[in-house]
Amino acid sequence: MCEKQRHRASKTINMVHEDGLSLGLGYGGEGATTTESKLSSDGHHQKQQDLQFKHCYYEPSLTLGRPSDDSNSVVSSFSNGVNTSAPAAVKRERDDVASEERPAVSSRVSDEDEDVGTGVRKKLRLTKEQSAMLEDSFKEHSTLNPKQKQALAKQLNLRPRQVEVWFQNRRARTKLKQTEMDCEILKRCCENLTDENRRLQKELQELKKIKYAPSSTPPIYMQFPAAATLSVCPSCERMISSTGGSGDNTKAAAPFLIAPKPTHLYGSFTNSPAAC
DNA sequence: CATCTCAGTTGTATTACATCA
DNA sequence: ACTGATGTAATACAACTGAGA
Repeated sequence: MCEKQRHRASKTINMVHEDGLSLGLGYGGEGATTTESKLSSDGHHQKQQDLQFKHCYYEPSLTLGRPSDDSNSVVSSFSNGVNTSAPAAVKRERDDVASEERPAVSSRVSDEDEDVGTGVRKKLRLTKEQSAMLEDSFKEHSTLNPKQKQALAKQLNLRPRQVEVWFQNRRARTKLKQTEMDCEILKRCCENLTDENRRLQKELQELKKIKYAPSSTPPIYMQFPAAATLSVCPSCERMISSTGGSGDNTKAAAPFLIAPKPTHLYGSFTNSPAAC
């Protein structure tokens, strides 16, 4: 959103790389979520394990402590044990199951019991590199076919589901941004139209004054240079020429006709402007 | 029926800011 | 007045859910 927040986000991502040995230990480090987020806990942990066995759940290698220098080797994935109904979980991992050979599930670390009993789901942050590559890919195509998804997931060392979710959220953000822009444009447009309307109303009042002014008060016409040759059409209230004789009221009233009435809005009127 | 996308929601991490000792 | 700890609101975002195509 704002620059400040963007800064915050980037700072957050940086922490993933810079936190070093402390990564993933305890609360507070983004690294914890990045390197250890897959360490779900408590009852959910068991649930997750069941899931993994059931679907040969893919768990790329993971070690506790200092992450590899290669940020892409830091697996930004975790298993969400909360709010995970079985059908959803099955669906969620469908693409993984369908197309990937999974290594044995054995990479859980020793302190996986860290939040046993808390039921908290850990927050994942993609690494800067992963985000950048996803962004690049999104620029090329905002949706992915299964093959692309698989390839990207493999490349980024993420689960296909994560790639899928990232694209979903990314599309949503894009749409939201576009909507905000559209809204802003419409808002400005509305303001302009309101101003214009106000101005035209004022002008109309002035013209009505002219029309209904007694003929014995010629000075009022002097306020409008072309007024002496103009009159107001009673049906459409447009200015028409009384002397030019051309019949082209638009041209004749040009000095006063700032914004021609949209004919489509008046189409149902018996006295259309064209009738003048 | 399986799969995908989307809109809406949830939960966590992070930051800025205010308050207090 | 300055400083560090603490609480809180706001925000970003990954992940989930359910509906509809």
